Amino acid sequence: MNTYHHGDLKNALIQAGIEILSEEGLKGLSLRKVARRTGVSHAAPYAHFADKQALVAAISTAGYERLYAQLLQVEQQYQNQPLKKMVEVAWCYLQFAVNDPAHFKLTFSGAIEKEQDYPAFVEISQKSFAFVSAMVADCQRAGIIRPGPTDLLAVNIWGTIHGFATLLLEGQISHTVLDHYSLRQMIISTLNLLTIIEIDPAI
Amino acid sequence: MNTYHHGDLKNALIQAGIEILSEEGLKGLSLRKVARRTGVSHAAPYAHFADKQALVAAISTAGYERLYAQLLQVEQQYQNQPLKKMVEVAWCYLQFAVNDPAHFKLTFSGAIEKEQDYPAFVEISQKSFAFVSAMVADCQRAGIIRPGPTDLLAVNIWGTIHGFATLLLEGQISHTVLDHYSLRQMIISTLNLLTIIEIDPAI
DNA sequence: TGTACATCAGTGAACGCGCGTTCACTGATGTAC
DNA sequence: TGTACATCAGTGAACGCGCGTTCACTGATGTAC
Repeated sequence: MNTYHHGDLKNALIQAGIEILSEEGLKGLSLRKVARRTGVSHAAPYAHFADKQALVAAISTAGYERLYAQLLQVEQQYQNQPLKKMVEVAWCYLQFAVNDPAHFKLTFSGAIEKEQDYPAFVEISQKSFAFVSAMVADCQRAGIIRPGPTDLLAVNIWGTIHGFATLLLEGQISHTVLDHYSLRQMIISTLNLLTIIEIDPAI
Repeated sequence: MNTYHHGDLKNALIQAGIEILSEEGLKGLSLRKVARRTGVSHAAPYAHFADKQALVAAISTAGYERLYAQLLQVEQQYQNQPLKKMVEVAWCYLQFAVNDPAHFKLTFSGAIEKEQDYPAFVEISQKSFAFVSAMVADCQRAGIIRPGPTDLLAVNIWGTIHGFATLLLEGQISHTVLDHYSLRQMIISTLNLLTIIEIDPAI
């Protein structure tokens, strides 16, 4: 085994970055550390990323893509059950936030400064929004969500779920609330605000 | 004029920190820069803050307090108009996010690692949650928001507004949506999801 | 009112550190012949 | 099948930088007498 020609250094670096993020947070993320963890010299990443910002963008994009893959799975699994689909989509989102807070924050908290420089990120973010829009349209058609401009409603609904997830991560939800309700109950309660019909808590 | 005995260095440092935050973001915030901007030696801050983290906590707390002061004003101004009150509270929150994104993010994005070390932060954050809870209770009493556990609903509603604000800051709201609706329209649309009655768009 | 003194906010030199980035290089690989 | 060679991923030394934090110090202030 030699150190030359790693094979898939680019992805290995992204993975290492995700790991560092989850162990030490954004502040602990550096190119040198990522290289060290991958077992490669500190200059090696420059063969694959123009600069630190590019690595960060790649990590963000990877986060989005991981979530999107799960959404597609949910989409397939609950094809004709729009309400169930919405609940599970929200649940996936929340799971991502809870299981890997630092990666979630990096992905959705605008660590990328010049979005337009990272077309892969823009693309996956647009695809995700389109997914949510389609989901909302489904729910409207099924009479689960009130009529109205779908794009605006999609923003509202995504925002609602996103807001709950970030408040949770930031420890802004009081213990009195956290102690009385499960995450699942809370996310369903949140979604309940948005639906015309009441969601079965045991869904 | 001499440089000794500044008078109110502590607050001046916090202000300088807020300014740096708004000009350069969290990455640009350092103790040395804060001192430089205040016209004081780089060791001076240590007379007022134990370490960098303590300054960051103070800046977060200041952000919360500024917002809370505005909420109290809204509270007073619209005492017997719970719906109007809710709209304006949401609007204040959004204004803070839009006018000073970096400060908003620092305040609400968990930059503080050990909350319990900063009781002033914990206190203002609990007071804010209590404020929102009271507001929700008002709306429930007035038949504007559906009945149910107030604390849980308060979390949902705060989350909803927070989510919209952060998605906006992070550039995750697509241009097709941004181009068609004003911020005011969007926040009202968001709140509309939560109310029993329809909100007058011109409120 | 004048003076000695304790207090403590602010100074400036110094420390060690990890970082991002550059650069001339090396050595493994696969391809053309 | 064997060999020359172009390619390019990865190396390691070096750069300059700003940072957080410590420390012995200084000088302005207000208070006790």
